[in-house]
Amino acid sequence: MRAILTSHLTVSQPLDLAASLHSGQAHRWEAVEGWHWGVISGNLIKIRQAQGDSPDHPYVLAFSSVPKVEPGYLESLLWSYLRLDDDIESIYREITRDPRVAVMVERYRGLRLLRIEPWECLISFICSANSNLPRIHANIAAISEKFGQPLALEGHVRYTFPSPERLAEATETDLRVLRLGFRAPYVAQAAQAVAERKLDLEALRHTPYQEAKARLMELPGVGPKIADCVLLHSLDKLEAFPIDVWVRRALREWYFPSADSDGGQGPKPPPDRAMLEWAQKHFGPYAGYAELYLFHGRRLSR
DNA sequence: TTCTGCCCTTGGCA
DNA sequence: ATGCCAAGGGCAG
Repeated sequence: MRAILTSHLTVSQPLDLAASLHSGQAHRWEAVEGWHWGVISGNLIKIRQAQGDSPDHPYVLAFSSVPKVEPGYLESLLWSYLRLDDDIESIYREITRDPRVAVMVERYRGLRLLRIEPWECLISFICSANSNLPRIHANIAAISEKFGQPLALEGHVRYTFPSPERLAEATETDLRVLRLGFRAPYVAQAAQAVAERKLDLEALRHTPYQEAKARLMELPGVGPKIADCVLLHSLDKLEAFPIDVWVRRALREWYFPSADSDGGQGPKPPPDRAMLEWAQKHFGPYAGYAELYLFHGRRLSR
């Protein structure tokens, strides 16, 4: 068997690989003995972060993968996936004008948004409705094992995420068997819409935020929160601001404290739609990055 | 038009 | 044990 060579990628900006991969954005990463194993765009990847050899290159990413690809392909894939093309210091300057976010950025510096494949991202977040991270991970693993293709590296076997066409063959019953529950018909219908080209996810990358969000919300099972997740984590809409239970709590407690802190006597907390508009204005064009830090900080502190 | 309450699957936890 | 809750959304009223 031909040995798989380990490649290296130097990084000259804040990066916490482990935190970013396991922050709940992606559902395919597994930490084993210091390495992170996952599948991106049909590539089984083993990766870890190490110290670099100079102040200009503080970090090095070491990785290997299957199948064999052209030289440089994995480097660009990882660069894009980890959003190393973002000017993170500039983004930090913008969002840390808010003191709460500044605390979180100081505490979790290097936590990055990921740029996930839109198709996989859409299905993952449809599966996230009223669920929890371990269960979502299990659902995505089950979908991949059932409908994807196996890849093997150093004895580790993982499965690619299936294409829309392949998943469109699945019936609601097929998916319920995988314990998707009431989300099963939503996943099946999303797969059909994408497979039949009724929805062009990649085109939404170049569509304005509001219009792209409206297009996503035409899918059953996709409301404002899940649409914002897909836009933020896969379609480069950094102004998207998904409001989930954790972020809702953070917003209500930190930014709208009079609401629901007095036994219901005071003014009711603003509805999500109003808080979303407020957040996008307050945090600015990188509101989604602020949301990532608020979510992360809130989730870890409880 | 917008808001509210309830339901939907599953499973972990107290 | 029995209820609550978990990266929500659909639906009726």
